[in-house]
Amino acid sequence: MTKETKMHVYRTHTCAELRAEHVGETVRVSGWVHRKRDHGNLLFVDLRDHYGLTQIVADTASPAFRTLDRIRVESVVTIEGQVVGRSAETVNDSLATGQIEVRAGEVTVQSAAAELPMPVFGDQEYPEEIRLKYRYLDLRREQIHSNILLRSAVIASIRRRMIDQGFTEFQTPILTASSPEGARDYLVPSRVHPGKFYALPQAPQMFKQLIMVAGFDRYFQIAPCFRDEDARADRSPGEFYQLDFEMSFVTQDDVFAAIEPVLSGVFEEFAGGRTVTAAGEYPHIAYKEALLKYGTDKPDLRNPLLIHDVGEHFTGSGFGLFSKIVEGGGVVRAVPATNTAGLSRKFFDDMNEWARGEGFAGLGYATRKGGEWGGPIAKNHGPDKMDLLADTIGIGPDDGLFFAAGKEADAAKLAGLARTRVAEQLDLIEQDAFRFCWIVDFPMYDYNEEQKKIDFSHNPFSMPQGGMEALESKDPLEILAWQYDIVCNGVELSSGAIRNHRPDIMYKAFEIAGYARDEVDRDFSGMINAFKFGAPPHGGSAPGIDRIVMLLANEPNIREVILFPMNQKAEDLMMNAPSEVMAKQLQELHIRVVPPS
RNA sequence: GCGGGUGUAGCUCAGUCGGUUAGAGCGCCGGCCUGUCACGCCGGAGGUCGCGGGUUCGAGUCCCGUCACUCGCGCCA
Repeated sequence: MTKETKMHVYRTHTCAELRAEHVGETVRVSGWVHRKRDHGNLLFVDLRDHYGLTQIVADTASPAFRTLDRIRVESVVTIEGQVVGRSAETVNDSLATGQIEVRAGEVTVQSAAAELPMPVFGDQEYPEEIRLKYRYLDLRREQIHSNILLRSAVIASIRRRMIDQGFTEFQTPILTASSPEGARDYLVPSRVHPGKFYALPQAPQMFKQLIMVAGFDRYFQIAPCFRDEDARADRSPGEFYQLDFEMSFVTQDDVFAAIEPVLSGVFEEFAGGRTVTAAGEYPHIAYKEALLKYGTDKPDLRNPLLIHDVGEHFTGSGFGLFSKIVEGGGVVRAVPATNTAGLSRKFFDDMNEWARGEGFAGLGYATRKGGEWGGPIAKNHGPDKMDLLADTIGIGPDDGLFFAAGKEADAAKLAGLARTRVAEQLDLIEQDAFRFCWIVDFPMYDYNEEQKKIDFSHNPFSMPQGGMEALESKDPLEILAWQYDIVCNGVELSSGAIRNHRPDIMYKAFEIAGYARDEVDRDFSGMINAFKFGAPPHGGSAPGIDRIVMLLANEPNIREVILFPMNQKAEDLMMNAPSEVMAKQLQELHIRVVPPS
């Protein structure tokens, strides 16, 4: 029996498989025409499939020559031919299959490509609108193809690690009830219940807590979540995925101890040599401290600069602007500008200009060279007091300072942005590292200025620190929650909490935020009822999968790690969603469209 | 909803102070080429300078409006 009769109709080898040891074999390979190099009477084709590239060569003696000569790139072909070794001068070391090439015999065109709306070969950028419309072409490109594979590998690794930690994966409903809290829901009309709607879950929050009530102890899910909110570079509109998990009979530290090995493990596995914070070594930073030292609750710990509160230095100072702000209840925050003695005044002025562009009143500064102060703030405040300030916060004789002054929230925010910008400009951000931390001790409540009332600051289902006693005795704005965020390199990966599993504490917590008992019973009946029949203390979190992959792939935009993302306006340009539907469908759903006026 | 940036060939971009027929690279079409691997060489097609209005003898360029894309704010318990 000849080899040909047994040969697979499409391929005997992938485009990444052939090596010098295959020389002399007759093979069949299939794939896309990646690139053609046409020498007139000699033609090279790079044939590409999921696995790699193989060079095909054909001359006028080959029956494949005319076909390959005419066909456009990205056409799909099957080529039968002989593996031949390349001469020493023509070996391509940058190709896994570069030792050989396939001398084309027969060629079969499986699918001829039309002229492309965009190139697959090369790394030229092209408009997102076209990339999304022709996503299947875009996904053939090397970078995004490997991003998607990375995503898949990351998810597989997460699953394995979670299961190894004793977690069990469950699926929760996609059609569920609308919740009055949180983001806007995606609604799905009910055919059998006119005027009633399902909602897609913003997160499986209540379900996972009910899974704990049901006694399953450790749950996780690679969970699709749906929120009808506007997009950001790191926030896909519509839908995203979370590693949703929940654990029973745990404290906050138990949750940290369970998830840190998973996160650090996954990051170490895919970091490609980049440094990763080790499990067990994640710094815990209190929310208040984060706002002071980093000017944000999402600090990037790769940035070595720390913000200092220096308001007290300016009470009764010669610098009237700052002393007035401090005496009026505001704050002054200082951002060191390390080793800037050699920089021109322009560097400082540009920063001030930038701050104004961001909508702030301005960013003050003091320059310092060999201990000598410069700039208007230093002049008014006086060198002795400036020296004292510098000694207190511990900066060197060639370190300048930026000042953000005003109401605490504004000054903290500006100082935080300035901290990032100064570090970027001075190239101080640690490269090739993933620095994790926990932000802990979030306030349970904050004051809603618009509605002039006390509101939940984050998750209403978090257990207040101190429990019922704290709710009954403390100023609500002083109460902390068992609530925590995981932050990596300034990216918020997730928030989580030890949940409030006690109906009495929950009623009280809602009462402080202005919700009556019957409102709680109505809006959260599923959960509050369940808690009346024996609920274990429990807690969890839900790191964002898309953002984890973004960090690992070093991509600034979330659409680079999603197979078929929607655009910023929540449209699927490839499938034309959302779209109008037939009148009959609307009738069945008892829906009438009222056009916007 | 609001603010910044961008908008010139299929794609990436250049286009000076407002001045003749708006250019380059890639891609496409045609021709030449037997060792390329971003192959090379020659030729060609391809433009409502996002759209509308204005200023001007004259607008890709200046002004106003508008649209699209994008980044951010609001929003995202």
